[in-house]
Amino acid sequence: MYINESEKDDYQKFLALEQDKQTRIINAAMKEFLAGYKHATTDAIVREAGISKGLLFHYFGTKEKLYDFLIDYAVDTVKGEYLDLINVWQKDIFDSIWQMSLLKRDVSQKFPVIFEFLASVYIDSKDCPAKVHLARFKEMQTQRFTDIYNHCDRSLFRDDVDPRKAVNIVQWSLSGWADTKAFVLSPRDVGADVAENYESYLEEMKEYLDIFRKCFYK
Amino acid sequence: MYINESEKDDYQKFLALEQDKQTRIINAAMKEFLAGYKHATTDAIVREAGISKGLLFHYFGTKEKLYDFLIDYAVDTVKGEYLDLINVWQKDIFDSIWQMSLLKRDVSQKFPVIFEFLASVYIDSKDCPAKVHLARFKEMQTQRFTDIYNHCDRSLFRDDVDPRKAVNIVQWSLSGWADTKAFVLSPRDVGADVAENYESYLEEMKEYLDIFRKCFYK
DNA sequence: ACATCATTGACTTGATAAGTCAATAGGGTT
DNA sequence: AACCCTATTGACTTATCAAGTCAATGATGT
Repeated sequence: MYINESEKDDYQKFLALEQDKQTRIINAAMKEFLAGYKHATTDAIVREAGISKGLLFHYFGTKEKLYDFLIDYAVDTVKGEYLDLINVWQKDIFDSIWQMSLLKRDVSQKFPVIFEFLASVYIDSKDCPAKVHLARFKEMQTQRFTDIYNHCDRSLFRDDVDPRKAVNIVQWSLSGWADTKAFVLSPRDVGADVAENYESYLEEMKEYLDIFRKCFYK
Repeated sequence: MYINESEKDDYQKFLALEQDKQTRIINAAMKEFLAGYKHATTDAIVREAGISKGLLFHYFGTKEKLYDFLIDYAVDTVKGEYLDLINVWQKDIFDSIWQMSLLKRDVSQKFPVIFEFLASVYIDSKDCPAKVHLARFKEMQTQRFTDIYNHCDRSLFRDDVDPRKAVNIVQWSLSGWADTKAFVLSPRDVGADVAENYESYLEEMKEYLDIFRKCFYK
């Protein structure tokens, strides 16, 4: 009898699974929940993840608990593998942005829709305990951006350009560019040319950053 | 007996309605179909539009026909009031982009989610006759961009910046910026001060375009 | 008072989707 | 082989949901 199991321990069974299966389930669930809690169906999740329905409920009990777990998991992951690793003390803000892009790409490699998932949770009307964490996490995220902006050397910018706007442009461009590349890289890419694609990917990204430095700096 | 009524004539009853009611129904339906054909419910549409369920089916027969009608309507509207009005012969590409934004604003004023709706249709797996029109329309849209790029004076750009990359940056930035604004404007739109918001929206956009001209041109 | 058309919303009916559970598969131990 | 124990299955139940209907009501003109 395990009557004293805490909520968190409920997921130990799941977390003890082999990494690959775990990730498959998490990614399938995140993808499906993108449409919002209500519209997502557990049938679609198990189909996508390649497991039986019974197993999903064996691990998570209810759809609601699964959603709750997912939010916590995504917050922890993005915090631990992205936000916490950002170095906010760099002088050249383009170095910071470059570093953030690399980190983001690393996280997205494992969880392709994790950032979109968190955004969708933020909009979704469904309430659940994990949403409190999400709110604190969002604060932390904007704080990071503020820190980077405050600590960087804004005197490097041309005097006739608002650095805040310039930074926005850079961030929008990089995410817009990443979206177009997402088609090429993300799905089931296996083989030697991944690394090759990867290099050209970084190369092109660097070219864009060069333009930004050339145009926005003195 | 009206056995010889053509498909299109089925909608004459609807198109004879007072403009305001028509628009309310169209906007409600577009908004709901954003989530995809399957996920949208006619109950939500009639609730949002403030009409009875019977009436919706009186005008459109089935959910499928409504969707089909909507796509055609949206394509025709965006084509007639946006694509066809773009002047592709301007020298300064930033003038073209500015003009496109103005046109887009005018269309969005009447149909707040029409562009998002068309994008969602493009992704949606649902097949229907109107999708053929949509495909041709998409081609036309990208053709417009190509035309603008080919006809503009690329010699205005700094020599050390690839105009193609610069244009990409501008487009990514504008859509990234529109996304952040959509978040602020959209949740429960159709408010009275949409027009007012839109003016400050354009004002800010002008500032960004100024930056682009300053930084990317000689 | 009557005819005609617009509009309603409770109702029907089939589909859908969360959650269950008895049955099976697999893998280790004796 | 016989056993145990856990992982896993997927057909099934049941309540809710959502497309489409229709008899009734309202509105308008004659």
